[in-house]
Amino acid sequence: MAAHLPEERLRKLEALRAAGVDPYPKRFPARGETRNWIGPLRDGYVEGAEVPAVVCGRVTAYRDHGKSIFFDVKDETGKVQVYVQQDKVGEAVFTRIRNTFDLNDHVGVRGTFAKTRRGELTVFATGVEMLAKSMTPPPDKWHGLQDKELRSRRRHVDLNANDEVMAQFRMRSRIVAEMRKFLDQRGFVEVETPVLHHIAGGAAARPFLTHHNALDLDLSLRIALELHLKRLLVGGMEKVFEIGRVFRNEGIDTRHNPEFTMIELYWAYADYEDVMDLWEQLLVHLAMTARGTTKLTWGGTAIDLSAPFRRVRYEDLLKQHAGVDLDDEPAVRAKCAAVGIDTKDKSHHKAANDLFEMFCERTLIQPTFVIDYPRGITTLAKWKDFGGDRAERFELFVNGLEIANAFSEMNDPIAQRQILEKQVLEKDPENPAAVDEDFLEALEYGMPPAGGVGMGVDRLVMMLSDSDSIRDVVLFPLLRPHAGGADAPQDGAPVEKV
RNA sequence: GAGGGCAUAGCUCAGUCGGUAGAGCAGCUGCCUUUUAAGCAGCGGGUCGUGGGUUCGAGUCCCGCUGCCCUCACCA
Repeated sequence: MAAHLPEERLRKLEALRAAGVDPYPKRFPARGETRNWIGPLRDGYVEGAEVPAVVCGRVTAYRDHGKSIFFDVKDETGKVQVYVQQDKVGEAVFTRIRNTFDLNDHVGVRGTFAKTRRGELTVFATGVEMLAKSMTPPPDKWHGLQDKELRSRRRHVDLNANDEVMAQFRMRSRIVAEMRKFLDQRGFVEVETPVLHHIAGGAAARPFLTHHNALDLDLSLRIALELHLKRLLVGGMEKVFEIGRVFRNEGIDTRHNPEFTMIELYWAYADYEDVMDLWEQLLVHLAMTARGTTKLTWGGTAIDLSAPFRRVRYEDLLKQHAGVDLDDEPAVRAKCAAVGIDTKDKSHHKAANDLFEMFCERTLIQPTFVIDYPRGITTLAKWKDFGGDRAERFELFVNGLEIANAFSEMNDPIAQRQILEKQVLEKDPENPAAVDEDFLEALEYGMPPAGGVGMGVDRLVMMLSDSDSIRDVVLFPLLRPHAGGADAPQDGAPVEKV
């Protein structure tokens, strides 16, 4: 049971208990007593002052000087040195600290906050107590935790050992909070829609499958938020958004985690140009609040997020970088053949989009709205001109990466049904998947004209925090279980089919 | 899915031409009442990811497996 724990720590744990000290007491400081957070305490220091202080946190360094001990205590706001002198705390407490305290323990300290002779802000302790005994030593105090696999697997250690990791995830939290604030101020209502879907629609990714036992019902985890949110437009919510996790059963790399966070927003009686303006303002706001500037660096490339962003038509980019006319199908196919793209089973527009991905995306370094996508690769957007070959759609690219995707939403129920039914037939003619009848029925009831947008929050955070891997902005990215680890499959453990 | 790389003490890393395992930090013992990568003296700590193979001898060479990283593929 505890066989894997270091002997010295178990010994110290028992020593505390033998001395009548609970190594895991309930609260600190006592109810009614005020705790000082370390950051604010330091910031409030007045030169020459000696003030009472009560701090608690994790022991991150320990320097034993015989009849005195220095140790560092770190809470979420900062770190401070504690100085314990035997004649100030008494021999019993002093010896207990010496014999039973380790790096990583949580401790509580009461004392006087002042400076040492060397000028270090210090709590001169009058009392020190154990708040939670740690059974595990911290990683190397100088190098921290470097191993990338361990940093993802044991994020709790990473957060403690690497301050920049903590700052990174606090920034993520801030970005999402500012997103909510920005949209709330503009009258958008945040909602929560189901994660368990009968048919995973709204995107073309492979879903995760699961099962409801009591209803004996196969379900999918959602791959997008889109269809439920549009049903809310039908229901009369005119400005609505959701920030939520979606799940796609596909490959994992530096830009993809199987579960990731999307924001989708729908705005009745607006179109994709309104959404473009809104999103531009949102991104500027997020850059300013998260970084204090719109001039960023991402992967060594300078990115200027100041508005207005460049707006360019899809077909113009295709002409410029691939040298083909989007409407000239033979030319599109010939170009594909020339660069080794097999177009046998591909539609005209899918083939064109392969060219777009190959030649155009990489050129879109500064924030760029690519507008007016080919109809054939766009199923949920309105026609630019009814029945025509362009959709009212934009995607936002930064540094060659797709950040957001938006439409003037298709609200013609008959046209939408035709497009979806054709799509499922093309995907698997033998076994066409069902279309989402609940969604189509809602459209039939009447959806107002609307603009909508979806954005990957993780990629946004990558951009704003200069991260080159999604694993650096997701607290616990999916990893395989490793042998002997806590996350390894246990023999005989019940396995839920997911 | 394909190709390449990595895996040595709790952590960060050395390990030569194949010759029987090293350092720093962390830990333990002792000394030290203003140190701060504290210092000084001493001590303990390893299934070298895993399973085979070659060899008198493998951390080192070869093959399989596992995990991670990178590139590509997949990805409305």
